[in-house]
Amino acid sequence: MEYNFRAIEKKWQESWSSSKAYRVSINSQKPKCYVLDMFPYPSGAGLHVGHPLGYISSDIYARYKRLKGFNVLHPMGWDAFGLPAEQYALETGQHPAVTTAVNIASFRKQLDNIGFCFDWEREVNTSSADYYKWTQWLFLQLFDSWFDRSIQKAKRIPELIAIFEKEGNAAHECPGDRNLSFSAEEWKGYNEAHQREILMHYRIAFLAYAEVNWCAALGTVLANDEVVNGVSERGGYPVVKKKMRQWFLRITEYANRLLEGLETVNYSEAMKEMQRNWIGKSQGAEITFRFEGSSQGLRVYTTRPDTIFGVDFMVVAPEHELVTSITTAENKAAVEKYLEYVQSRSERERMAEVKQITGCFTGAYVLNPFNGKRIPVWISEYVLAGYGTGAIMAVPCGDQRDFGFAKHFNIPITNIIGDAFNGGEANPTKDAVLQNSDFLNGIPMRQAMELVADKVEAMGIGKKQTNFRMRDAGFSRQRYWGEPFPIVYKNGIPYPVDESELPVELPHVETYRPGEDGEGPLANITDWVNIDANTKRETNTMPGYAGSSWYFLRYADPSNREEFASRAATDYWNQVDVYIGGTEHAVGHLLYSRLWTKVLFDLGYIGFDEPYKKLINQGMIQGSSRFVKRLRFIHSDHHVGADEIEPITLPDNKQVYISNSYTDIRIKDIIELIRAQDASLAEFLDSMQVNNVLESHIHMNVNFVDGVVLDIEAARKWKPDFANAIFLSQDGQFTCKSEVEKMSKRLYNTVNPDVLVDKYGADTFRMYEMFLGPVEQSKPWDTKGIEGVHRFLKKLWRLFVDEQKGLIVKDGEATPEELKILHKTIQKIDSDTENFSYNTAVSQFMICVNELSSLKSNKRSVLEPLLILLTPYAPHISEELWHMLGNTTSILDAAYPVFEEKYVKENAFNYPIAVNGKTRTELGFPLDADNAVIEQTVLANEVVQKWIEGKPVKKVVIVKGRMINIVV
RNA sequence: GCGGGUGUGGUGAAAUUGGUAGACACGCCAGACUUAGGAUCUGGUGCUUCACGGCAUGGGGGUUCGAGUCCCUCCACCCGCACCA
Repeated sequence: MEYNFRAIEKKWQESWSSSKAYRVSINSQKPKCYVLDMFPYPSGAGLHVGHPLGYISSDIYARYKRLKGFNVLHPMGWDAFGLPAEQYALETGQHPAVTTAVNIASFRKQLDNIGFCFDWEREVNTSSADYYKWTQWLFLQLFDSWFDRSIQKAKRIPELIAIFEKEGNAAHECPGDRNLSFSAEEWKGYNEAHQREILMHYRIAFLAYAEVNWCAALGTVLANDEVVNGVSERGGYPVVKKKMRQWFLRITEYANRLLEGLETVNYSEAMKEMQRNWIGKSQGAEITFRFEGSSQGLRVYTTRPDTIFGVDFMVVAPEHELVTSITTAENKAAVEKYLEYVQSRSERERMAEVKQITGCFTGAYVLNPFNGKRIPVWISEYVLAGYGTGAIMAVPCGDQRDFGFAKHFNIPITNIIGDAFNGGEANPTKDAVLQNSDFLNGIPMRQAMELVADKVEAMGIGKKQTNFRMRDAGFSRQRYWGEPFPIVYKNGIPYPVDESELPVELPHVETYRPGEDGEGPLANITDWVNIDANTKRETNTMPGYAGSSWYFLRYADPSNREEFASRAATDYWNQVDVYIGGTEHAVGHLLYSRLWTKVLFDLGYIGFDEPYKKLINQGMIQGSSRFVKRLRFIHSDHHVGADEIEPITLPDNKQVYISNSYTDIRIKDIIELIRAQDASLAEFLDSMQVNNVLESHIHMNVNFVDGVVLDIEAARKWKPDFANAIFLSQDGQFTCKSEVEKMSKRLYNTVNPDVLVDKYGADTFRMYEMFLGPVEQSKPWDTKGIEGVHRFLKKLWRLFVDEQKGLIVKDGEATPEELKILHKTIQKIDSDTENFSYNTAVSQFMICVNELSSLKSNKRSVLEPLLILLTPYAPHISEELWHMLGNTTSILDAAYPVFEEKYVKENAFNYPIAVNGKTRTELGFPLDADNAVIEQTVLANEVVQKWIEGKPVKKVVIVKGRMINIVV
């Protein structure tokens, strides 16, 4: 009986499915463990071998935890709303729901092939009405909340209204408009529209105007990555910024908590750092400088208030609201010209060209509040309108950009740090002692920061201010394939749809074309939009990250029709213990789902405020591309190296490819090789007096290449270019060049897991993906190596089953040698699995099977525990052999073997003996041997004597159970 | 520029966390069985040297009896962010 993986895997997959082996519930006495994968967007391209890497890792962990006695939640679902489906709909007219369903079915089939232990009864699909009903409901909770800064917590809007009615907004600065101030009386005097407008400035989900990329030619709004160099990626049409009313999430209010929360979770340092950078917290002060001869002031933001006496000029963003009003008559023309220039530059250009210094003087001056010095006000594109106050105080001796600007425009530089400034470049130190700084002279800069900030506050010309780089999250998309907003406008005022009317279903449309003026396609369905004469629906839809921000909660209670998930279920399953996915979602998805979790926690819906306890980022599997070398022939009267060489077109447009194994082959020999296959072509080349060739490397589909050897017939069938081509092989083989690239359909280097599962089985495939290297690390795919893992499983099989004799497992007591191998393996597999070190675990399985094979060991007492260890990695073969051994219950719930030290304990050790750190020989000693005895024996040893060469022995280092070193 | 990470055979990678560098595989070489081998099994395989030996973990320096591992410094590559005040 041989290892028939196809039959075995099919049998057990069906058995597990019909016995509902992976169903879990919250009625369990076992401790829980929640193992989650980032759910996929079901694209039309299907899975390639890179995708399952994370899924296999989590599957192994989930199965391992189950064997260790945990109640394991391991679900899977679909992040099914998204642009590609809509794009496809635009092109083909097929409804996104239809194509999405087809894609999901094929993803599901591919996943099932690999034998994952997902509880499919918990499958979620963000595009189904059952699911997005709750996405909409959660949005309404965000809409009905505001962030109370005093306690750093979300609260309900009615509580805010009660406060306004009692005391106005004096104690609660408006996050949307900080200049807004009103008393209780004033509040009560406002009409409803005005009141709701004010509340909008407080809501966590709120409406505001923001710029979008509007492409008039396509009649649609584009995402940032659809805009390349200021024009649309498709078609290359011009794209302009256009202000539109859009939904936002006030994530900036949570900036501090998102930052602090990072201390409580187990993410990689790189990941935390990326999030910290994104949030971009900085501490400083806002200081107002009065304009000369005016009561008006210029508010700047600085992180270095200590450098206030080093300010030599001001720089204001070109878009700053004061620019036109402060510009003096004589500078007006220049400023206008500069503004025109800035307008002409795309955002990309402004970011790309860091070197070039541009700017323009406005003619205005402000006065330094401390010494009355006149400071010129400039505008320059290096100051961004969106950050801080859109204006900075420039300190050229301490900031390199300011320094460059001052030099470029010949602005005199004030030195406030003495010798620490060398005049040649700025010195951003915080540790110098201040000079030239009035009342700050002699004070270290670090101290002065606080001092100036305090003074500024006392003088009433500014305040300490913490800023964040992070912006509020845009939550509107002018698209069809997303969640509709549960919002209606009555006379232009937004109101939430009543909960009883949820879900607001995505209506069927005939066309996916955008609506007028950049509105989404929903705007075209007038009878859906217009509820009555004064009531209109919101026509935007939610972005891709809406559904994915909370899906991990829905898995806890996926079919609940009353709530997004019961509190009992979320309390039981609680936080995700291990979350596995790619780095590409490092900031976006992770920050948004952390935000939603915090809001839901504040509002009392769930009992924890961080969604993911531990995060593992799987590395990318890179493609290993294959190339065939194409030859094109050049006429004798062309010069090689000329700019444009026109290669000769061969009869029938024939192409010639040459094996990569030929190096330095002469043109004459090439023609002879061709003559052997196609005499007339060779004659043609002769007649054309060909004297040189151009080489180019063409991507070949990796599936037609075994290692580097091309299957020529497969290539011929694949593309017409190859069908009648001449392939010049060497020694019967045509070899390809290989190179590591991104795995992508376009590069013909994707490998479909289905093909490998069919050829080697799911168990082999699973183990091989893990064997490639550490989960977190990126590595190139190499199909060839899979055979080593397959051989291992066959070898394991032969420990149990003989081809002729059938089952050969014997009862009887295991030898100490066998037990030692087993327990070493238990120890290593247990700890490696717990630590996601799967590649070394697979090695240990191989070592174990190699050793048992050479011992010809096939005792049940050794093999049975080994099968249990193997179950998370190769569940099918383990279950099959487990049943062949006579077990009647599933191995999925077997008891995990327990490591026992006594079996692996050695009482002697073969010590490497080094002389001056270089290993020269080995000597065995009992572990409890006396150091003096060891020393004596070692020194007497012949080899050691030879290396000591009679020199005096200075020291003998003996490390028990490790090594011995003699110092001479 | 800033932040994070990685550099070890022909290839993917191990290394008990300061103790025999290259486990386990792929590939390659030799052999056995075989009508055949892209099946299976056995042995070999870092570089160098006829050999004794010498040299090897990106380069250089240091600490130590002992360094892939710790410290300093330089270099290369990957990822993220970026006129952020």
